[in-house]
Amino acid sequence: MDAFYASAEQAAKPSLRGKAVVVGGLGPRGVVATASYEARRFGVHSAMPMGQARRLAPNAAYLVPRFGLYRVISEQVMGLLRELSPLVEPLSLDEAFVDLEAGGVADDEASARAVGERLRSDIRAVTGLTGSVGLAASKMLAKIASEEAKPDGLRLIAPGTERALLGPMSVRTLPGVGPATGDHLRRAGITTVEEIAEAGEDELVRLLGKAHGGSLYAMALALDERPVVAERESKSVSVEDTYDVDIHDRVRIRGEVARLADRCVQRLRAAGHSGRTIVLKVRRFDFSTLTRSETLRGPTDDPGVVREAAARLLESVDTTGGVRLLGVGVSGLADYTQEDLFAQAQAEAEAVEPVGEADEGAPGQAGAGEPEGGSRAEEPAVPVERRWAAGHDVRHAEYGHGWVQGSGLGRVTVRFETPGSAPGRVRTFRTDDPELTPAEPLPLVGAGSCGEEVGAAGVVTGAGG
DNA sequence: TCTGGGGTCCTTCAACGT
DNA sequence: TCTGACGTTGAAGGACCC
Repeated sequence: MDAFYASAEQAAKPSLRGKAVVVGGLGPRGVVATASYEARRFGVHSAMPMGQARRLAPNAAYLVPRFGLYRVISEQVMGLLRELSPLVEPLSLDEAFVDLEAGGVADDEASARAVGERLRSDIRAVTGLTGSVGLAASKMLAKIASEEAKPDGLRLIAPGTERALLGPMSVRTLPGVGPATGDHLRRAGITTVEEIAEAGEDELVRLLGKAHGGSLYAMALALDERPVVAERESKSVSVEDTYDVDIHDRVRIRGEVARLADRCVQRLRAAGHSGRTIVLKVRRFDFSTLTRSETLRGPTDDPGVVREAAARLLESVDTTGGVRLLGVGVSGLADYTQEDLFAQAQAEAEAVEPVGEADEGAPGQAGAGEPEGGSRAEEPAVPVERRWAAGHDVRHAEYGHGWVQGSGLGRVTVRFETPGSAPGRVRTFRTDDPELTPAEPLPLVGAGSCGEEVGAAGVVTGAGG
């Protein structure tokens, strides 16, 4: 589902169909998560700083992501994929590999095509969005095929044609070749996939190391034996915040680290895990990033323990000059069980007092930080003053369902429309208008979304080999 | 003018045990 | 007791992906 977030927003908001839509962080340090195709025409693309996007496309609609909505759509699509095969490997909310052979639904070119086309129409019917399908004999090739299929298409790479297809492509086409590796290869005179194959494995390993060089060489020969793996175990859990303004105050930094540690533990517990290694991440004013980690005797999911470890790690970091980002993570994950929890609680109770004191910390977030309404939607965070995030759904007692077009200076502008309605009218209210309340997103379908340019896809299907 | 958040994997180096 | 070889683990950083 390419341009997934933007497409979902266009489907939800009739007035945005056919218009440039940019979804991402709206704070001063936000970046673009997804740009609609209309916005891409202005040169806006993902990972671009929001300020730059606004200069390129000043009239685009700028919206904050709504992961809750995207998750619902994603689940619908993944459900369709699981009807095809038990082997479905989600890569993200909007992309997955499917092993069609394991599902027994396709065994040759014609049947694979038929399955792909039916899938695309099912996605359209169920979600109202379009998806693209790439069909090939390996994950790498299926992914490349799906990129070529976008938007709203299907592409099959026939067995035997792979090398000829890949040869002239840029090395950047291959998975694992980003800006750094691309540069590295270019300096060695290698810019196409064919040139990787010609250089030979030894040369690649010399340039990039054993693992990277070896796998890249294989990919250049169109060899990719990686299986489609359903159910990947996660290996770490982390949270991080970038602050609108660098933080200098050491006390505030300690408070933020404690808060992040608590949030991280909440996630850890929600995932049913505990972990052994605590990692502190600090990005300084000059964008240099450093990490400090500490491995405990055994796994924990105790907020006090994680908070204290993170605080210890912070003591070894010089933050004069200011920090722009702080993060806390836990790796070395283990499943926790009820017994572990009890054992831990008991051990603590016996282990005397010391934990308590730190608890006082950080009720105040004294400064400028607090990016964009803590949007992450997990727990209803601390009750902040009423904030109307751009793009979020609202309900007005008199005018019904709508979404926030913008807010500021005590006013909030709302457009009243629903996925199935015609483009709606705009009205402005005071931000504390009691008639106005936040609302849940409405389902997109039932909304006969006709030819809007929605995102396409990356439903990538590998027919394992 | 800048550069998010949540992950994964790899490399290098140091410490430690056998 | 000292030394070297080797494997494992931990710490830190970098690249990459969506």
